Amino acid sequence: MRMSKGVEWALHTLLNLHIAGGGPVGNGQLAEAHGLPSAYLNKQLQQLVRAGLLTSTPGVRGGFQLAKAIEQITLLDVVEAIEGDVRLFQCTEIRCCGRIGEIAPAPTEPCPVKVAMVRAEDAWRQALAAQTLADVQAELERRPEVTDAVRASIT
Amino acid sequence: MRMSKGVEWALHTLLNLHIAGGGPVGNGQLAEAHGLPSAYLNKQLQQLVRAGLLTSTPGVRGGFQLAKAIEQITLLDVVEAIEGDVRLFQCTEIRCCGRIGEIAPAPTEPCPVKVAMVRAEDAWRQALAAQTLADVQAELERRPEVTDAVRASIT
DNA sequence: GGCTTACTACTCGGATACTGCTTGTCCGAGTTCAGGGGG
DNA sequence: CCCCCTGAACTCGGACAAGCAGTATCCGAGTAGTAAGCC
Repeated sequence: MRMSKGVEWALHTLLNLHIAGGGPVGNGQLAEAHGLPSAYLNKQLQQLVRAGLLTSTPGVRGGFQLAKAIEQITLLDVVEAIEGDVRLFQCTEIRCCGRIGEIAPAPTEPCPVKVAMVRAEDAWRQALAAQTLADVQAELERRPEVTDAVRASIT
Repeated sequence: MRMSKGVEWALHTLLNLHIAGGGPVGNGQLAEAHGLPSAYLNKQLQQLVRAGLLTSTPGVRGGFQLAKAIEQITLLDVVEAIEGDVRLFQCTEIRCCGRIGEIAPAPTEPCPVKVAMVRAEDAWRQALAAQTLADVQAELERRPEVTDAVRASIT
């Protein structure tokens, strides 16, 4: 149970796109900025395009650029764009199978085990939705040499 | 990114062991109660034994029994017992790789991206740790026919 | 009849195959830019 | 000198393999109960 590393790549790349400015940046530049395999990063960025976080422009001067301001992009948006449906615990209703399922009547209420697990997951999702990329960016700007390095290696 | 179904099995099985009473219950009975593959369920229960949530007694009248009261078993205990280290987001420090890593000086502060993701995960873990099996059991007991079915199929 | 002993059946425990998802790679469709030729 | 056309290079986009964790299964080690044999 671990998150795809594409989430980490997407988060850093989105921030880099904001730091670099508004113009479109090619996939190769974004990959080399962090030493990532460009073809696989491209695959992740396409999912961000489908999710509406990025826009892509083909052609020789094309590339990816942010579709929204980073203030409007939450961590949950990025995680869901990469991971798809983020349901950690998937209830298979085993309470209705086997001998217990044969004896007990069909339940009408939701499974208490599921309810408890979903409750915890909602806390996680809310914590993700409460943080935007702008919040992370604010932390990054406390070290200007890092943002300068981003601009130098991308622009 | 989805949780192993062993977590669901473990949660229901732990509750069943509590409902059935104190005596040891064999792996086969626990599996048939929910129609699960017994050999694989056994593998999961062994992990609960290693985590100190269950005790196992070999022999012809042996089986598994709870090592603690359900009031002292949190959902986090069960998840960690099955899943091992539950770190969804694993920071690989890509900020230090590639061109940016070559230009920018080695960072001393923790990665802001990591900090934000870990903050959300801590909310999840706290929500898991705040709920015990006794809480789930309290919800289950609102339908006595279910607990009766458990006793009938296990004992 | 009571005790000892060997046997059997049943349990857990770890070692061994199989499946699906994550990761990684490749090639094709489309677009923009540049350069050359013609008017 | 300006416009058009052809070519090429670069971009995204989706289709195609490799590696690994989760899933499932099997067989062996160990123990308690049982039954037979002996005292």
